[in-house]
Amino acid sequence: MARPFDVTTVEEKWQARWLDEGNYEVDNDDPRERFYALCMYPYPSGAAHQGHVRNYTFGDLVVRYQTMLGKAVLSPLGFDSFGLPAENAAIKAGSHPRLFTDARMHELKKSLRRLGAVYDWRREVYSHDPEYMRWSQTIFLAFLEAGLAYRAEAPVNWCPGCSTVLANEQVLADGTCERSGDLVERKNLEQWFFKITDYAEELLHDLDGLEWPERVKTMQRNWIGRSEGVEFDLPLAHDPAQALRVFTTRPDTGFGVTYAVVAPEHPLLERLTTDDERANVRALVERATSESELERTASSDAGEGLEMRGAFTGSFVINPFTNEPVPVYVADYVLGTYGTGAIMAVPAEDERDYAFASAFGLPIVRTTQPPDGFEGGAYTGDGEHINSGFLNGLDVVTAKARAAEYLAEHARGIHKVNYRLRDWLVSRQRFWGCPIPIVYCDVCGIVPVPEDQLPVVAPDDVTLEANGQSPLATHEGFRDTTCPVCGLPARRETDTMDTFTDSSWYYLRFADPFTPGRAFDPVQVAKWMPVDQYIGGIEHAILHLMYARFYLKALVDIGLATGLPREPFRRLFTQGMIRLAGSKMSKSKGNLVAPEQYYETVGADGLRLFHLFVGPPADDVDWTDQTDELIEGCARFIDRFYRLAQHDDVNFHDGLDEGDVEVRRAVHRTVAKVTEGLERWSYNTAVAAMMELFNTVSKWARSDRGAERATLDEAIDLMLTLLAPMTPHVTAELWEQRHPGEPGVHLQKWPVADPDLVRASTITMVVQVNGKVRARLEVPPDITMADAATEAMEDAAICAVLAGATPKRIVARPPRLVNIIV
RNA sequence: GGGGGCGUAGCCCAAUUGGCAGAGGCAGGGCGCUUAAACCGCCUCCAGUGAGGGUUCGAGUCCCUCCGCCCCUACCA
Repeated sequence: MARPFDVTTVEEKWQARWLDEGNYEVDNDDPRERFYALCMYPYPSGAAHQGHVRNYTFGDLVVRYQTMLGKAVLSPLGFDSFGLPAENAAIKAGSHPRLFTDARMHELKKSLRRLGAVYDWRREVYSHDPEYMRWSQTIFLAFLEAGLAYRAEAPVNWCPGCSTVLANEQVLADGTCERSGDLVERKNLEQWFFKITDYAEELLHDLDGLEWPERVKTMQRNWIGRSEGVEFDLPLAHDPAQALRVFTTRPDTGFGVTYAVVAPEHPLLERLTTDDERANVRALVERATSESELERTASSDAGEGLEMRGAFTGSFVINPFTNEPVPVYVADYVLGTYGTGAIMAVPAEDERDYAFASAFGLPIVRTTQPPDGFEGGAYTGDGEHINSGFLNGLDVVTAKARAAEYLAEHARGIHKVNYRLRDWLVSRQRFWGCPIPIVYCDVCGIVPVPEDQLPVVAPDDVTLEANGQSPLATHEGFRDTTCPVCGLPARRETDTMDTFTDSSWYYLRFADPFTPGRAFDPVQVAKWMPVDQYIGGIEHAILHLMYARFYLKALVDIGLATGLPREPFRRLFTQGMIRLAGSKMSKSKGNLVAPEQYYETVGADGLRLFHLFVGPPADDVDWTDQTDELIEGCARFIDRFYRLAQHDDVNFHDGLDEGDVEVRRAVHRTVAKVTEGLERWSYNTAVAAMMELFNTVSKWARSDRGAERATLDEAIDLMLTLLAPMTPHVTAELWEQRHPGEPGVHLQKWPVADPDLVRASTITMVVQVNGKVRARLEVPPDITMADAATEAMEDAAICAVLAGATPKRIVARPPRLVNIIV
C-alpha cells in the first residue's frame, strides 16, 4: 500500500522520543491529581500476541487520555516471569529457565515498545528478580507469623504431566490439568496453605462496592459459595452419647430424613462400620480415594452405577425430629472437605439424595407439598409442609426458622455459615518459582529463614527433570543447611510458591519500588492506591483477582500495608478474547496471528485503531479472512487524515460563512462524543465519530468554495488531540509539523466542547399519526410540549392526513417527536 | 444440571437507554483520475432487528416461550 508517510520511520522516531522525554515517569510527590492505570502484567512468552496488543492498546489509551486530562498517571509494567512454561522449555532445550525467561522478556518488551505504549520503566517489576523475591518471601514469613500460612497434610491435586500439585482452581471441570490436560490424581502430601478462608465473608461482602463487571463479581460470589444453615447432631442409635454431626441448609425437611451419609474420609466411619459391612465399606473407600474425580463422576453422569458409589455402614442414627433410627451410608457424593463431611439425606427434597435413595431402595417421604402437576423426583421449591409434625402447614422460610429453634434445643443445633472457598494451597514442586523461605530442623521444627539471609535464591546448577520431585530436593548444596536457631544440620524447604503469590502484590511494589529496605512504604503507596483502572483478561476473573484481594486485606491486617484501602482494584475492565476459528487465540493452541507483520505494513497506529474500532472492547473479536481488510481500512483512514492535515486538495476562502459554522458545530459535537466514548469504554463509537467528522471536514474543505482557514486549523488541531490517545505516533508527527517547537500533542489539554456549538440551532421533529411518520418539522431544541403539539397540528401534511378528524390523544415528546392518535 | 451473555445489511458493528432502524468501517457495484492497473477521490446497492406472543400511542430496546451460538460453573448438602 502506498502511504503518504513512512510509517516505520515515524513510529520509531516517536517511540525513541517518548522514552527520552520521560513524560510518563511520574514521581510519588507529583502535585497533580492522581490516576493509577494498570494492565495485568504479562507472562513473558515471547513477542506480543494480539491479546497483548488489545490489552495494552486499551491501557495506553487510558494512560494518555488521563494524562491529557491533567492528571499524574501511574503507568507501570513488569513481568509475571516465574512459571511452568519456561521450566518445561528449559528441560526440553537443556538450558536454564532464567536464560529462557530473560530472552522472552526482552522480546516482549521490545514488542510492546513497538506498539507505542508508554510506561514508567523505572518501576519495572519482574517476579524472578532477587530483589522482588526477597519481599515475596518476607510477606510469606509475615503471613506465617500472623497465622495466615500453615502447613498441613491434605489430599491434593497431583498432575502427573506437570509433576506438581495444582490448586483447585487449576483443575478443569473434567478433572484434567488446565495446563497439560493430564488426568489429575489425588495424593496426600504435606503442603503450605494460606488461610484465605478467614477472609471469605469480607471477600464476598466487599464485592458490592467495586466497579467491576457484574459477570466477574458473580463468578467470585459463586466461587466463595456462601451458604447458611444449621449444624446439628444425629445421635448414634447404638451409643446415644456419641453423635454424627451434620450440616444442612434445609432443616425444615428434617421429618423427611430417611438416612444419613458420611464421606469416605470421615473420621467416624471406622467406628460406624459393623463387621458384616466392613468389606463393602472398605471396597468403597478404596475406590473413592484412589479414583480420579473424573472416574468418580463418570458413573453418575451416565445415570448408572450409582449403587457402586455408596455402601451401608451397618449403623443407625436417630432422626431428632421423628426419634426414629435411620441407616448410615458412606458415599462418595459427600465430600470430606465441606461442612462436617456428613449429611442428613432427604430424598424427597434433594436431587442427589433422591437418586441415591432410588438406587438403594431407601424410603422417600415428602415434607414439602409440590405444586399440582409436579412431575419428577425431588422437589426443591417452596410449598406447604406436610408429614412434618409441628412444621405442617408452614412455608419453607418459616419452617426453616422453626426447625432451627427445635434443633438448637434438642440436637445441639447451631446456626452455621459454610463456604465453598478452600484455603489456598501455595506449595509447588517445581524449580522456576520463588523458594519458600523455610528450614526444617529436627530439634526446632519449622524455622523461618532469618531476614538477613533473604532472599533464598535457587542455585543455577540444578538438574531439571519432570520426575515428580521438587528439583531443588535433589540439590544437596541447597537442600542441606544448618538451622538458623540451633545451628544443627537441617533441611531447606525445597518447594516453591505458586506464581499467583507474585501477582498478588506487584501492584503495591509498582507504587513504591524506591524505598530501600522494605517491600514498599505504605505511605508512598497510599498516594496511588487503589488502582483506578485495572485492565485484563476475563480468564483471571477468579484466581488472580481473588488472591490479590486477599493479599491486600491480609497485608493491611498484619501491618505491612497500614493505611491502605482493603480493595486493590476500584474499577476493573475485562477485554474480550481474540478467537480464531471459534477458539481462543493462544500460544499453546499455536493459532497466533503475530502483530509484527502489521507493524511493518499498517504500523502500530493502524493496528491499534483496528483493535479500538472492531467492536465493543468487552466483546470477543473473531479473527477471520476479512480481518486484514478491516485493518487496512483503519490504516486508510489514518492516511486520509494525514493528507487532509497537510491541506492536500484543500481550497480556502476568507470570512466566516454558515457552512464554516456548521463545521465548527460538527467538530465540537465530536469532541463531546469522543470524550463520552472514552469515558464509557465505547472506543468503537468514538473512532466512528472521528471518521464521520473527517468525512464532513474533508468534503467541506475540498469543495469548490473550500474552508475558512482558522476554522480548518481548529478542526484539524482538535481532531489531532482527540486521536492522540488512539494513534499516538501519527498524531505526534502531524502536530509537530503544524506546531514546530511547541509542546507535543500528548502534552495538550484534552479539549472541552463549546456548549453553544454543541447545541443544535434546530432539530428535526418527527410528527406521527397513529405511529406512522407523516411530517418532519425543524424546531428549536427547547420547544415546549404545547408548542410542539400546536406546530404539529398546524402542519399542512398533517392536516391533510387528519382530514378534519379530532385527535383522541396527542403524545408530545419534544423536541424529538409528536404522535397524534385518532 | 445451575448461572451469565449474545443474535440488527454479505461481514464487523451504531441506534440519544421506550421515540424516524443506520453513525462508521469492510466487501460488492458505478463514475472520475490513469496509456493501463494499483493507489486516490466521489457516488451507490443492501436489513425491518433469530422465531412467536405480550405490555405500550410507540419495542431492536421491557416481559414470557422457543431456536441457535458462546462463556463460566458443576456432586458444596
